[in-house]
Amino acid sequence: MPTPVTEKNFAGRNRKSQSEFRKQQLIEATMDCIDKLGISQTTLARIAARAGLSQGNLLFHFQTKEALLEQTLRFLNDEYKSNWQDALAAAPENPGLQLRAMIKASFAARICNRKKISVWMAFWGESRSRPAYMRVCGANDKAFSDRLLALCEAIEVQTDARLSASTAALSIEGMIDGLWQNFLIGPSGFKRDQAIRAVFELVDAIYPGLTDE
Amino acid sequence: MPTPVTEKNFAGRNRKSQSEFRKQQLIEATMDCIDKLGISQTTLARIAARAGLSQGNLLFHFQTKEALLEQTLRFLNDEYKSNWQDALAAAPENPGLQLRAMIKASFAARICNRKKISVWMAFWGESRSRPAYMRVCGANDKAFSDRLLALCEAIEVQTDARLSASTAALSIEGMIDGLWQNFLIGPSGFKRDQAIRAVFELVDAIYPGLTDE
Amino acid sequence: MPTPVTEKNFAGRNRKSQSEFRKQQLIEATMDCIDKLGISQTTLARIAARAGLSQGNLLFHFQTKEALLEQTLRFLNDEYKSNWQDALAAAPENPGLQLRAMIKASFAARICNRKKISVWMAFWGESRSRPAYMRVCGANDKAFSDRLLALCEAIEVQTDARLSASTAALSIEGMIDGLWQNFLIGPSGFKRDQAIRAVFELVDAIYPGLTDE
Amino acid sequence: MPTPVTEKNFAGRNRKSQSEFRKQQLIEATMDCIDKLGISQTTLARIAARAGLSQGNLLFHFQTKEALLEQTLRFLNDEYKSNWQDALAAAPENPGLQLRAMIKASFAARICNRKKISVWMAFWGESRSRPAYMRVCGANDKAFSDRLLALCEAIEVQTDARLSASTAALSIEGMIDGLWQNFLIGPSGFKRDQAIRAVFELVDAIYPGLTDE
DNA sequence: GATGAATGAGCCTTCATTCAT
DNA sequence: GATGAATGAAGGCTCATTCAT
Repeated sequence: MPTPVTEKNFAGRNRKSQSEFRKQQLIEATMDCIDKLGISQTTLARIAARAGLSQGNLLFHFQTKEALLEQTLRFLNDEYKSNWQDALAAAPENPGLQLRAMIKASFAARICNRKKISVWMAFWGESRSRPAYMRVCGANDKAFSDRLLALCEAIEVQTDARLSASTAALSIEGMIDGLWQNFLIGPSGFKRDQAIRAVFELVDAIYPGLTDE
Repeated sequence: MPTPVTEKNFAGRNRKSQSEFRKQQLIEATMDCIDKLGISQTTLARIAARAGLSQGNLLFHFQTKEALLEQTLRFLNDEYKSNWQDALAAAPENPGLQLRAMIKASFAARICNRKKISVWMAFWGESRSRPAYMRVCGANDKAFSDRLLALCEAIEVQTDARLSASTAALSIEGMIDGLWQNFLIGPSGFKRDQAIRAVFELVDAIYPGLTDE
Repeated sequence: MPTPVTEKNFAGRNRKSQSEFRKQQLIEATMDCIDKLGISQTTLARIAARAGLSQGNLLFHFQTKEALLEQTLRFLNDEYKSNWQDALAAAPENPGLQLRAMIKASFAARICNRKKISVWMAFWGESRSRPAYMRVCGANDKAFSDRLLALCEAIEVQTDARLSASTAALSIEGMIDGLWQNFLIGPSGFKRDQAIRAVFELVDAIYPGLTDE
Repeated sequence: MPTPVTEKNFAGRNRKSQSEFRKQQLIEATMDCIDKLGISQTTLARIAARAGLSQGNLLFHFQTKEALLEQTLRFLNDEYKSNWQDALAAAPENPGLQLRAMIKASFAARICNRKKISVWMAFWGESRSRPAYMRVCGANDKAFSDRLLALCEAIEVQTDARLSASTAALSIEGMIDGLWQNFLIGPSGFKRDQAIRAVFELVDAIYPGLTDE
């Protein structure tokens, strides 16, 4: 009689996925609030209101406000990380192409948009005084930087480089970050491609022979 | 014996300057708090305690908390602005040297240190949701960017450039920002010179003939 | 056995009525405070203490202090209004008897007692500078005055009047108000009947033939 | 050598009168504030601002806020009292004429105007909870009522009265108060004469033969 | 799971009062 | 007499959290 078991399992999975769905929905609402109000004005009441459920229930899913914020940050982080890692995995084994893949991935619409950037900056702003945030943000950032550096080093030995690998990596990453910030201010639209082309231009200047490879 | 007059004048100046001194002292305390606690945990009570006077008196000098924060941001801004503008004024009329002066100034100990950077980032984090901050931060940033771009354009016509002026400016500014952020994490110490050298390296790569001029 | 349904309904009604009960209880506490301390000394802390619950909860039911005060005034107003309107509705269609019914109702124990009068006066005292109060107080007053005037006009055409309807109405209403004020000072007790008799005496003087009708 | 003495006296008188002038000016500012803001929003800061001097100096003249309010009320009271008493003193010894003089005086522009009435009501509103106010207001009121009653009694024995003296006095005083209140709401203008005529009409109705006397 | 009611700590702000100059 | 600076006690309000239903 497998039915009850299956049903139970199914019910169990269902419940679990329902709970996951709720959590995701609440994280989304949290990001909306942070985007529009800033972290200091983001209250449980407002998050609950935006998500359309009661404040009491909100704390049933996330035991504390801090937990909710941390999981929101963690979600952002995972999304960001898997974005460039997936791009790398999909790219050929060539360091130059991988570098370009990372750059291109950095401007993917899913992670590089007004709302997400706004939330990132809000967390960054608080990270200095909240070790838990710093840990997440920092680790993420470091993984990205390290990989960028490793690629630059790999490229350096293959081609004529006009910059040391470390400086090259710093300038590329800095430029990406700077362009991200511009997304908050300037008009939206087709800037994404433009941004990618600009960073590619820098890469070409640093590694003149890269494209010809 | 003009003593009474002088004394009177002095007293007059004293009154006013005393008030100014208090305000500066309070702005300093505010920055301390933001640095250590983040904006969301920075309360008037804590600022007053740090400055060593009553909360009531704090609001006698700054009518509202928001006003205090805004003036703190404005102070940071003025300091930052005058720093690079003074450096530019002191530099020769040569665009290349001026570009280097701006870069060097960006890492001056007075503005580029753990505390100040931490406060800047805290404000940036809130700026999305507080137009008043955005206005100050944005205007400041834009003046710097515009000047950098103008210098790159001036250099471009004089020497062989490996990058368009706009991309060059973006990468230089991005790299400066990226290095600033590093100040928050790594150990302090002699990184300042190192940072300047790294950006100079980028400039040299972009404008190969610049140094020989 | 419809018990569950009934119970559910009851529970439903219970929730809502419990909230209503709380609100009423809080309005009562507010009136107590205003009576004893005056509006300017009536604080949320004191109201909450008197009602026996926390200040936070007080503002959960009434979003703001002003809202609480306004609803208190509105309650007073509704009570006052329904008092004389019910009395009128219960009276025969005869203008003379209706006039007497209004007068009598004005001194009903439910609305004409030390506490309620004290609260009324407190609101009146603030009404000049708070348009919201003025609107409620004024509207109420006007409805009463208009009705009084209408009755005097109706009586005027039926009997010999020694005063124009408007003056009659003004003097009757003025006398009622004056007697109300006396309730704040003199000893309580049997003054209510005395007051009614005094106003009736005025009515008789103005409309000599009225009683004989 | 009378000069120094005189001068001293003069200086003394001057100082004193200057001080009196200041006090009067401050009382005036207080009434302005109460009129426009209500008692609960009337703060020393606002009074001082309106009077054009510093808050510190304000408390030099009146040691405490309560003292200032009480003296303001006392001023109002004295003005009111002397107004009807002077009118009585100027009137012939005839009770009927004296009654009319009192009524007429009640609507004198100096005491019966929007601002003054507004301030009176504000004090009345607070009087229940502030014995000091009650004492002043009550005493004043009582003197007026008593005199009115005495005149009614005097008239009663001279002429045919349609009302007992006490009821007559209550209705007359009530009508005056009611008309005062109307000054707060209705348009200003020539209502003063109209009000006097209306009360006279009531008097004529109560004491038919009075005018012919 | 879900909700509304309840709590208490803390926040920004106001304000009467004091005091040195 | 006059002023600005300073203080401390409330005051109204917000908010994360708890809890009974």
